[in-house]
Amino acid sequence: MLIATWNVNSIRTRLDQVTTWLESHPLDLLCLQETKVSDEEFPRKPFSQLGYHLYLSGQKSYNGVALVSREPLTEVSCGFAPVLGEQGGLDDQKRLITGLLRGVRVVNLYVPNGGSGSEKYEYKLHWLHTLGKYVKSILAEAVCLCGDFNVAPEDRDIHDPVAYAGHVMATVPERQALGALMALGLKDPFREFTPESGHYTWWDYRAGSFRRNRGWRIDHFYLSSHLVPKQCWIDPSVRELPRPSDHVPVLLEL
Amino acid sequence: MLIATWNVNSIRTRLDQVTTWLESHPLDLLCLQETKVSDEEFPRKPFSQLGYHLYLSGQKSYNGVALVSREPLTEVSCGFAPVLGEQGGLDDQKRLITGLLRGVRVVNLYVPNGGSGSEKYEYKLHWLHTLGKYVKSILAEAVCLCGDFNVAPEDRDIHDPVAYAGHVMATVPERQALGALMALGLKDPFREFTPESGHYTWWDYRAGSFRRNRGWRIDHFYLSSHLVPKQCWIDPSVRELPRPSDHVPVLLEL
DNA sequence: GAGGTTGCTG
DNA sequence: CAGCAACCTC
Repeated sequence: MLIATWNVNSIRTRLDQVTTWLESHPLDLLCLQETKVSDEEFPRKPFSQLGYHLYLSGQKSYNGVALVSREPLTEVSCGFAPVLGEQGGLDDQKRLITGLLRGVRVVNLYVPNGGSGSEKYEYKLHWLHTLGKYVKSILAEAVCLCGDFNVAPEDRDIHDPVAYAGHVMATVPERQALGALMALGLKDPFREFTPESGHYTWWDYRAGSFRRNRGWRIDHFYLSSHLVPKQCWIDPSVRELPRPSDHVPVLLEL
Repeated sequence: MLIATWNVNSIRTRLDQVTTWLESHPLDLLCLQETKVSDEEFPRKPFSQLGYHLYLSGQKSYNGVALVSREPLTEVSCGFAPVLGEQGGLDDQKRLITGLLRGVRVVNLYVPNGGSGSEKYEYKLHWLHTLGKYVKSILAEAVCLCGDFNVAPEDRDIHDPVAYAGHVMATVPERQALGALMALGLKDPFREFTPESGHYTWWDYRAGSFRRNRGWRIDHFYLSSHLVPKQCWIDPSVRELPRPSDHVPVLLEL
């Protein structure tokens, strides 16, 4: 089974790139983040024409997640509320969608960025702690968590860990929140195959970051112990296309 | 001598199209309208690299005219004031630039559109009447008036004159104002060679107007009797490029 | 730097 | 439908 996660930074702007990429990659499931579109405005046709089913949790301008699945998914839900109950407006931003595929509970996330302002940073930490409770509640099932976590878990996940020590996406509290998830028994399949640094999933649009490989690994898979990864890799090629997303896809074979 | 007029609807957005077109057309002078950029922000390099001199009268966001000349121009001036004196703020909008090329006084215009609101319509008529005084004052010289006049002089200059009878760009007062110019002794060289309808220079971006050739001929040359046109034609080909201007160039050989 | 928004002009 | 501006987010 082949699953990918990709923050596309607007599905409407990236539509041709995503469908072209999907045609050349035989995915069972594609998890999208930052679709930036309401469900009514989502471009459904190009995906249904490729034989995919769509499950959407979008809003206009910001955030938005989607599941693009070859087979129909079951038990699809959005946000924390279906598992944890109402969380004081935390689901107002569309950042979580989940569905069951062949017994695997796939949870597709867009973690708040948390930059520019302590309010947003606190919101991110609160969101990550709520995610911890959410995952704990579903761990009886086989869980595949994936998406844009906006956290580089370790120094080897940043091109220049010294310069960016303590920077948002690399602070101790963020890494601890992610560590608390791992402590529930989740593993990072990418690091089971690729221990060295230099592999990233996001490069700032500014200052020629991609050309100089000044990236961050902030898009991840996390698997519960029921699941055994066969392969996990990043596809940086799409970052070279004209008008790319700032993120590239990560693929997982189960 | 080969002269062209082209409303490019933003020189920054159309820069590659304009320079590419200029490379394949051996113009002596290119008259641009709706450059939509201040003189400081105008992309000068691409034109100087092609061996052209630039004379600019721009502003940010709206309007803006430019002369792009193979040879240096002399006696360049902007607006009505240098000829008529201050006209009560009529030169605040950058719509007129003129220069002398081999004894020909070329006047490059962007006439107000005049749509959506009687105030704007009145402004357009006032502007056209002021232009009449301006032309009258310079008619001792050989005059080549050109640009976006935002007026279809006759019914044969509209794809559907019945449906658009009395529409802005085809009202009697606008046509009379243009007629008053002609009465000073100016002639339309395009109509000396091409009497039939179906030749347009502008198509609305909306409703597939170009595909259906639902256009208007609103970009013109007008020549004083000193000047004899060898040829005058429209080049609609650039309207088929991706992200085209809504106007196409008109060319005049003298 | 590159997405998105609203509001304006054409 | 396609420019612009100003503003927001990442």
